[in-house]
Amino acid sequence: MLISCTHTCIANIYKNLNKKSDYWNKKINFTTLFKVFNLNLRNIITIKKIAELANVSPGTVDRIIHKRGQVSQENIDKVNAIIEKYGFKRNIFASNLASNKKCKIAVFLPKSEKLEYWESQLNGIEKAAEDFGKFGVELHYFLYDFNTVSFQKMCTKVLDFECEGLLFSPIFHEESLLFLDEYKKKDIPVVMIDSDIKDKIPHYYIGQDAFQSGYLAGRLISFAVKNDRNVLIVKVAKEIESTSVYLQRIKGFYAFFEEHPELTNFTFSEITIKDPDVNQLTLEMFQDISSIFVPNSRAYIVAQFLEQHHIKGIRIIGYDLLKENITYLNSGIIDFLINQKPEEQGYMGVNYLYKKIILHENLEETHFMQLDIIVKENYTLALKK
Amino acid sequence: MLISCTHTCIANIYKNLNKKSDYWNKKINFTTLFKVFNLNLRNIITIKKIAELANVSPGTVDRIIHKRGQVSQENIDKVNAIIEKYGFKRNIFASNLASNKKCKIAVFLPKSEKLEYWESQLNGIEKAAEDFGKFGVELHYFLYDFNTVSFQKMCTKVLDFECEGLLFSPIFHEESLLFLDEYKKKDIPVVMIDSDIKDKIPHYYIGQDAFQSGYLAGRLISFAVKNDRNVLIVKVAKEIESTSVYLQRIKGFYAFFEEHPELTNFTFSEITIKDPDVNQLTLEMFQDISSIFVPNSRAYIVAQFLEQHHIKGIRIIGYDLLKENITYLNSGIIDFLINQKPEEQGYMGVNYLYKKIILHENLEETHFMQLDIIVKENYTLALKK
DNA sequence: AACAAAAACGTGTGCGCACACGAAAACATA
DNA sequence: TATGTTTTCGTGTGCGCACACGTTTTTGTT
Repeated sequence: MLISCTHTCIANIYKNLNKKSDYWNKKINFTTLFKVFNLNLRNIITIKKIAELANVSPGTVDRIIHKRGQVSQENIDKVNAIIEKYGFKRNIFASNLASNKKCKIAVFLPKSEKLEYWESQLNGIEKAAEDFGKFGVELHYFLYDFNTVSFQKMCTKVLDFECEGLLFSPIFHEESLLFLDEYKKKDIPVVMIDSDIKDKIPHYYIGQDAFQSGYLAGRLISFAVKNDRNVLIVKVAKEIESTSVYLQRIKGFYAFFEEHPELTNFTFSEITIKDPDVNQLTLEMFQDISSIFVPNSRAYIVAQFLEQHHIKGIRIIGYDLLKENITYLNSGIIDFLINQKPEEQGYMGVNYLYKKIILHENLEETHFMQLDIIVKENYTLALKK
Repeated sequence: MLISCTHTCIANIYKNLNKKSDYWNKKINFTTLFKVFNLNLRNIITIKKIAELANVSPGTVDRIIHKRGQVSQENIDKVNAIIEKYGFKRNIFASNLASNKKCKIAVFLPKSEKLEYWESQLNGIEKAAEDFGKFGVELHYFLYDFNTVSFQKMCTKVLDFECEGLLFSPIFHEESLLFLDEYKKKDIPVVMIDSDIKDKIPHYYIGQDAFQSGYLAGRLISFAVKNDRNVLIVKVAKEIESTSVYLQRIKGFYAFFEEHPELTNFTFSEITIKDPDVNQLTLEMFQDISSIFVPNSRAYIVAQFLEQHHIKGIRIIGYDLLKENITYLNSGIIDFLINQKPEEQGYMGVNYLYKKIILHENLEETHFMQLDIIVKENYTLALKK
């Protein structure tokens, strides 16, 4: 058995000896001794020790661990075997102290002004910056106006910026493809949040399962509805981001009812309005309607209309905890909101990069956020998180 | 302005100089220079630097920072002023490397066998142990059988054990009071999860808001119910843990309907069964009942009964994602489950202690878990977390 | 065989802090 | 004044690792 012990360990042993002298009088082996004093054996093997065991210098071990080359295959195998055998894990405190590596992260997202959803994302990101700042994480923001021109301008800036990781959301699909093609060359960790582009570049994804969230909305409608079962889907189509996420939600919504034929008598109708403006709505749209599904964050517009015209008893299900949505949730006009947990998405995005860059952890490639059902009675606690 | 720069910083500057030589040619001040090269100024002041500025030795600064005494008041004030002015934050990598401090945590909880809820808690704890092990966090388990005798026996073991933090759940109220009285003397951070005992000992609490969760259940019942509005509350009273959490939930449940007089025609009845056994139930209990609230994790018993007797159309709302509950959720017999997020509670408990002990962070004293509404369509994603 | 070039390897230094130890200064007592 | 005691302070060492630099060994070429 390999014995290695820091001076602190020894100090501990002596400190404890007074109290546990009976252990000391018995002849015991080292394993037992360590257990008695709660000294752990893992993690205690160091690079220096490995070097000794392999009959090489610490520098060689270092080169192998960091795959810097300039080592003979023979030594590589020998050292790796020892690392494997003793389960060497580098001491992250020492590692980061020595390397003194800053972890610069480029945050490439839309500006949050006027966009509550992205404001939440950035709140989470800012929170993470605070939490991980002490580990050397530094955020550098590249925020663009919500249009393709501004996005493209910012692309070059991001490409020029040297950093260790990228936090990105491929909102503009075509433009993002071009950007990623270029960014690929950098070969640094990339995390996508909110929406995803697969197979273009190795990356991590953190966001929702859009289809499943629509499917869930179907379930909630089936709860909320009483006897009349005319469901209206209100599409507010202007939003650029709507495309894929939006369609997936609607798909999921219909899928629910297709897969539950026992829920009979449901009828569906759709209306589309171009602007997120209450004046686009008319009374006749809501004739005989018992419940409404709004597959993006604009449920408040429908709620506003219903309130203005004193229409009651229609259930509304929407997305996202915008202030206006919350207002109508509180007044009982909106019944359910499905939360995408944007703060958590942002936080986790930074957290992922921190874990990858600083801690060298292996991570799941995709992290779907939990589908969060929000009603009036649990939204404050939902926000606090 | 204070200029302090590690050799790595200088290396960076030189590296960047080639690319940004135009900046160099302009006469600029240091602040701008640092911004250009993305060097941050915070965190750059070290103990050595402070010592220089205060005309004392690093050892003196160290004594002041750690409040070890043996320093004149004059120097204390001088150094503190400098620390304040330059916003010194200790480098946690260096700090932990040097102190080599282990963070031993006593986990004092009921055994998880046969208790799915506590199994989840321990899963979260185990996950945290993995995540924070590399930071020196070490868990030592003190798990007792779910009875007061076993609990009390374990108390002395926990009291004897030397560690840096305690994770605890005051399930047995009276016995816990005695235990805490003793433990107080240790003066180390304590985190309580699941349930809380206030004002006995300084500590952190992580758990649910029981009253609010009952209140939420009221809202969900109001959704789930159609025209018939006879609500049955099924109390399965055997469980010891039931006491306060359990009563709070029922209180919250009734409070919801009291505060919503517009929800008319609701009638309530209660039954109590002693054992969590389906045979305790009879058909007549469910006469004219349209929905059922089970204020603990035993909703599956009611579901089982209804299934056995082919009773359909009764809504059930319960707590906790036990396997049996999930089964009935999937088959559509249970409609809603409120999740206490036990994994997350356990994880956060360890996380809190880590943050306190290793990172010296200031933490919120109470963390209420989000009230998590689970239906068939979002439970898998809820578990994944 | 002589030499250059490339590959393989070892040594040493410092990251910023915690803490032990001993030295110096201040104070107290005879 | 001499000596002991307490308070205050400075120096030095090492935590484990990353990385620069220089040295040795191997390979290739004439």
